[in-house]
Amino acid sequence: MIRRLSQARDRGIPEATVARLPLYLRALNGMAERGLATVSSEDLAVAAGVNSAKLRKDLSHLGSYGTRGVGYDVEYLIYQISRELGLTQDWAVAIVGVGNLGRALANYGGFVSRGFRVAALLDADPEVVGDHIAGLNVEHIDELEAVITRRGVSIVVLATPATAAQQVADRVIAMGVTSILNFAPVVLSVPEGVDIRKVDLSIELQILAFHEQRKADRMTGGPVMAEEWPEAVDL
Amino acid sequence: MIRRLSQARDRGIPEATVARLPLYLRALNGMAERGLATVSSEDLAVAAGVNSAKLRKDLSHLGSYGTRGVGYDVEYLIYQISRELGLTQDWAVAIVGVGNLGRALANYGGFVSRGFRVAALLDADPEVVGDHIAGLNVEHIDELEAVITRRGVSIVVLATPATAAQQVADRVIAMGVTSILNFAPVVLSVPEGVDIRKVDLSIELQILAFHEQRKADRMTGGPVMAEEWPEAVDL
DNA sequence: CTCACTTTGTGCATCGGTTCACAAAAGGAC
DNA sequence: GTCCTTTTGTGAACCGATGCACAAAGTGAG
Repeated sequence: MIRRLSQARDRGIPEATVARLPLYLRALNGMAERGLATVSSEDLAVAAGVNSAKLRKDLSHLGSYGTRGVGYDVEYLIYQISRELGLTQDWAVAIVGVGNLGRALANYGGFVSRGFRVAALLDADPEVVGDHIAGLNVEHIDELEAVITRRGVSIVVLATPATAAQQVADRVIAMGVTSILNFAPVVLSVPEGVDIRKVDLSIELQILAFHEQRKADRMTGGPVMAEEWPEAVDL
Repeated sequence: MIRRLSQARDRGIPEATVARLPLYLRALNGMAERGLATVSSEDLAVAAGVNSAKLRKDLSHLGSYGTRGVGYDVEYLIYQISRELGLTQDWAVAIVGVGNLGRALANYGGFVSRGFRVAALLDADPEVVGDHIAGLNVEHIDELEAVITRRGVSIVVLATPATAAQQVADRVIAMGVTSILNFAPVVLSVPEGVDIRKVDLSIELQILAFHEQRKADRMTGGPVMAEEWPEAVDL
C-alpha cells in the first residue's frame, strides 16, 4: 500500500493532546541523540512524565504510527509530531518589549532550536532602540507594522509592560497576526480567531503558595485560622 | 451569629478554580484602585476574561461572600481570595540560576507586589557570583543549603540550564522545600508531596505554531500535504 | 506452522470541569 | 407590609479528558 491517505487523522486533535506533543518531542529528541532506534509507549511515557495509556491515546490521534509488539520508530515519530505541530516550516517571531524579560527571551536557545526564528526586536524606549541583542538590532515600535510585513512575522511575543500590551496586540492583530504569546500580566481582549497564550509568572507563584499554605495547614493540624473578616472576628 | 465556622469551605478547592483565583484577584485590585466598592459577578467575570457562571461557582468554593441583588464587596473579596491563596503571609523565594532569565525574574516587579520576596539569588558561575542584582548579592550554589535555612526559603525558582535542574531540585527537596517553579526545559522527577509547576517558553510557542498551521491549512483548502514519511511517498 | 510473548490501539467507565437555567435571597419603591 | 428587580448560589446536564483493561497485531523461538 503506497499511499495511505488521511484515514485516521481526523483533523480534530484534543487541546490537551496538543499541549503534550512538545513534551513527547523533547523526550524523543533526547532518545534520538542517544541513538535509540525504537521506543515503547511505556518508556516514552516515563521520559515525558505521563502515563502510558495517555501517551498511546495521544499518539493515536495523529495516526497509527506504532508497531505492536515493538514500539515506535524514534525518528519517524519525531518527524510525524514535528509535522503535526508545524515545526517542519520555520516561524518568524517578533518580540515586543526589550526589558529584562524580552532580552532573556531573545537569548533563549530553545526558540531557535525548533523551527522558531527571532526575526525582530521592538521597543518604545529610545534608550534601547538601536541596541544589538542576540545578533539583532532593536527597532522602534513605530516600525511595528513595517517590520511584521517585511520579515513575514506570524507569531508575536509580548514582553511589554501591562499598560502597553493591549495596544500592541491591537496593532499586530490589525496586521493579520493571529498568534500571540503574552507575558504581560493583563487579560487581552482579542477578536475571534486570534490565539492567545499567556504566561504569568506571578500567577504560577500564587498557585504554588496556595498549595504550600495548605501543606503547612495540614502540619499544624487543620484550619485554625479565623474564617472571618478580622474586624468581624474581634467584635 | 459571631463565629460562622468552616461550614461551606469544604477544604477541597478544584485545581482549575485555584488557577483562576489570581486572575480574579488582579481584576479586583484594579477595581479597588479605581475606587469601586462592589462588583457584580458579571462585571468581574468580564474583567477577568471568564464567564460569569464559572466565576460564581469558583467563588462559591471559598464560601458565600456575595450579596444577592448587589454583588461582591471588592475589599472583602480581595481579602478572602488573598487569604485562601496564602498571600497574607510573605513567602521567601530563592532563584537558582542567574542567567538572562534569572535576572529578568529577579527584577520582575510582580513578585514583590503580592506577598513574594526574592530572598536569594544563586549561581554556579564564579563570574556571576558576587554580582548585585535587584539589590541582592548573587551567592554561590555551594551555599544553597545554608541560604535556604538562613533565609527561610520555602519556594524555589529554577532558572538553570536543563542539565543542572534535576540536581538542584534534589538538593532543595532534601532541605524540605516542597514548592518549585521550574523554567528549565526538562521533566523533573520528584517524590510525592512536592509541587512542581513548569513554565516552558518553547512549548508555548509550539502550541501556537500548531494552531497557526491549522489556520493556514484551512485557508489553502484543507490537507494537501503528504501524510507519509517523505521517502515513502516518493517510492 | 504453532505457540508464547510483547506492545499497540481503543471501547468503556469514570472523573473533573463547564455551562445552563432557575429558585432563593436581598434591596428598593410604594 | 407587598411587589418588582437584581443578582447570587447551585442542581443538573453536558463535555472533554483520563485511565483501565483487553482484543488485535505484531515478533521470535522452535
